[in-house]
Order: sequence, then structure tokens, then C-alpha cells
Amino acid sequence: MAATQSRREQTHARIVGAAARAIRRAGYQGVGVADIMKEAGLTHGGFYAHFANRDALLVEAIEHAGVAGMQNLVDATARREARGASRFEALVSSYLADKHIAAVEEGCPISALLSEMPRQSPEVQAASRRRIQGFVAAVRERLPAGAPADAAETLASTLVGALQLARALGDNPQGRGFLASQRAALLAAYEGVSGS
Amino acid sequence: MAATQSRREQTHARIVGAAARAIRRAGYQGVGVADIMKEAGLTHGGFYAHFANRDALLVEAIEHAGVAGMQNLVDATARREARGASRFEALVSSYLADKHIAAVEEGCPISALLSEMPRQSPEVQAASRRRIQGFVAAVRERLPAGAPADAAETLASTLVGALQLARALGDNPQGRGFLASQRAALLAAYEGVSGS
DNA sequence: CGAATAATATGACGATCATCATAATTATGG
DNA sequence: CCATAATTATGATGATCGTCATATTATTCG
Repeated sequence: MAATQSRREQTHARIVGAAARAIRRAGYQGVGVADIMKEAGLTHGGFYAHFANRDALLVEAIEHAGVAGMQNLVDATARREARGASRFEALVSSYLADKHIAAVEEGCPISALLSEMPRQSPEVQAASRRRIQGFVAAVRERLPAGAPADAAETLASTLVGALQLARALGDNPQGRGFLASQRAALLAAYEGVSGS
Repeated sequence: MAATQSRREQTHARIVGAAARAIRRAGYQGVGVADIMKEAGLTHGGFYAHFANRDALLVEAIEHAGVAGMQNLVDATARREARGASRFEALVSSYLADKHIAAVEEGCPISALLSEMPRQSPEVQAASRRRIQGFVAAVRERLPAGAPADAAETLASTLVGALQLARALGDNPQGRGFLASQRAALLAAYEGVSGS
């Protein structure tokens, strides 16, 4: 059924894709309807033929960004696992990769939007919460064997916090150095756990 | 000299204080000049007698919020240390206290604004960076003895990430539970380090 | 008390925002 | 190829944004 997409559905998807990039680049509050439509190659007026209002688009956009970001993570970790890395090592080195600092538009939407989430409309907040739960679940699947029960929450916090702080420090030696020290610390800290 | 503040200086400080609360509540992009002036009990027009532009106020506001938030942390940790807690325990239980979820206006400005920081003007970004460095330094001073060199960066990431995620989950059993599991995990994890 | 000065208020500017009514265009079926 | 329906563009609405020129009020000092 997704094979034969109507023209309307294609345009709809194109707007959502543009919005998913735009909100990660400029934030929930930093992007307007007209910006998104221009990025999708359309004019601003036709927007309300596709969405009830701006919030309805934001809900679809963060869900789209979430599954796309998760797929990126799965792909990146799979490549590293193919080269012999453990699931945990692959997760840490993928999420905290230097290129993730600059790749905001295609990266994890949580780290791009987290501090804005509590200020959104209830619908957008709910969609954001679902993304967080999905991320924590993905982290849990990649914990080293024998990790304590709530290690997924802690690791998710560290990953998201570290990437955000590195981005705030800048895509420069300072920010990349911050990220590098975190990669090393996390891999070293969990080595003991997985080794036992 | 700070004893005899001119009327102008008092008003200036009042605007900065209002802005420091407003940006943590509504975000850098979620608050306007008129909002801040109203919160300070003034009308919007007189703003430019005190600041060159909006960004100049934001710079002062995050610096003010930073020192105030740091002072809150120092007070809260001091209270806990007086009751026998270690510096590290006091830090974790203060920063990840349940009440910090709702106390956005008076809380840590980094967790309230982090994902918006990379999108601000160069001056605001620079001020934000200074706040991050100050926070990491404060965390470093409270590490347990024998902690590895880059533990401060990791702990800062975890604290900021955990509080942000808890806020996004909401001031409800889910968000508070998330925070509680983080407190327990951090205190348990570093127990071994400090005990050795 | 009156004059000089500092501090704030009023009101307006162009720009941009979300939203929508309506016109123009494109695609579809006969 | 034409008529009908689906889709997108045009243009306008009122609201809000940062900014500023100007008027008004409050303060200080001779």
C-alpha cells in the first residue's frame, strides 16, 4: 500500500521530512511554517491542506526524525559490530562520534531538542516522550552483560548530555576533545563490567 | 560601590533578574523583550536605554542565572554535607533532587537551555560556554578521591542529561522515577571508587 | 521652588508569525 | 481533448517580534 503513494501522500511525506531536518537544525521554536514549506519546495499557503496546524506537523516530524535517527544508529552500530566491536562499544562510539557534533539535521532528535521538549504543546510533548522511551530501550539492548538494571537510563543520560555539551562547546578541538574523553571514559568504565 | 546603586543600576539588575528567570522558563527563543520588561514591571520601550539589543541582555541573563544556579548548588550541597554526606553524594542528590524537575526558573540554566545553545548568536554562545566550563569545574571539585581524570566531564554529562530527560518525561511518577533510579545508580557506581 | 538632567513610557516602524479564503494550476477519467 | 476533481499558489488577516524616536515623568541640584 505504501508502494502506490498518491501525489498528496508524497507531498505530505516531503513536508514531514523537511520539518524533521528543520526542527533539528533550528529547534522547535526556531522554525516556521513558511521555512519548512520552502525547504520542501512549496509555498506556505498550501500547508493547511496537509496538516491541521503547526503542532500536528511537529508531532509527525519528531516521530519521523526519531525513527530515522534510530535507523542511523542501527546502521552505524551494525558496521562497527561487523568489525568486531561489541554492541556496547558500537553504541558509544557511534553516538559519540565526532561527526555527530555537526550532523545535527540527520542526528539524534533528542539531543537536538531535549531542553525545548517540556515547553511544547501536550501532543508534541507526548511524541517527544515516546522518542525518549524508544531511545532508552535501544540503549538497554546494547548494555554489556551483567550491567545493573537501571544502567540503561544512566547511559542514555550520559550519551545525550555528552553530545549536547560537546555541541554547545562547538565543533572545534574543545568540543571534539570533550566528546573523545567521554568515549574513553565510558568504554573504560564498562570494560570492568563486561569483563567480569 | 555596590552598596549605593543608582536607580538606573537597580532597574538594570531587575531586568536581568527577570530575564534570567524567563529564559529558563520559556527558553532563549521563547521569550521576547516585551515579556521580560513586563516581568520586571516596566514597559517594553525603555529597554534600549539599558541594553544595546536583545542579545546583550541574554548574555547578562545567562551569566546571572549561572552564578545564581551555582550558588543554589553550593548552598544545597553544604546543607547535605553538614548532615554527613560526602561532597559527591551532596552533589548528586542536590542536582538530581525531585524538586529540581519543577524548579526550572531557579534551577541550573544549562539543563534548561542546553539544546538551544548552539543556535544562538556568537556572544550568547560564548557566555553559554563559560557557564558549562564553570559547571564542569564545580563537578570536578566534588568528585570522590581517586576518580579518573575525565570523570568530571562524564558526571556533568550524566547529571545534565538525566535532569533534562526527567523534565521531558514530566513532573510525575515517570519523570521522578527516572531521576530516582539515576540517583541510586550514580551513588552506587561511585561507592566502589570512593571506598577504595 | 525652579531648572537641568536622568529615567521611563508612548506609540510607531517594518518584519515575521500562524492561519485561512480563494484563485490558479495540475492531474484524472470519460 | 474536455470536464471534473484534487492539489498547490497567491495574497491577506491580525498578532507579535525587535527596534527606535520622541514625549513624559521623576530626580537632583542650584
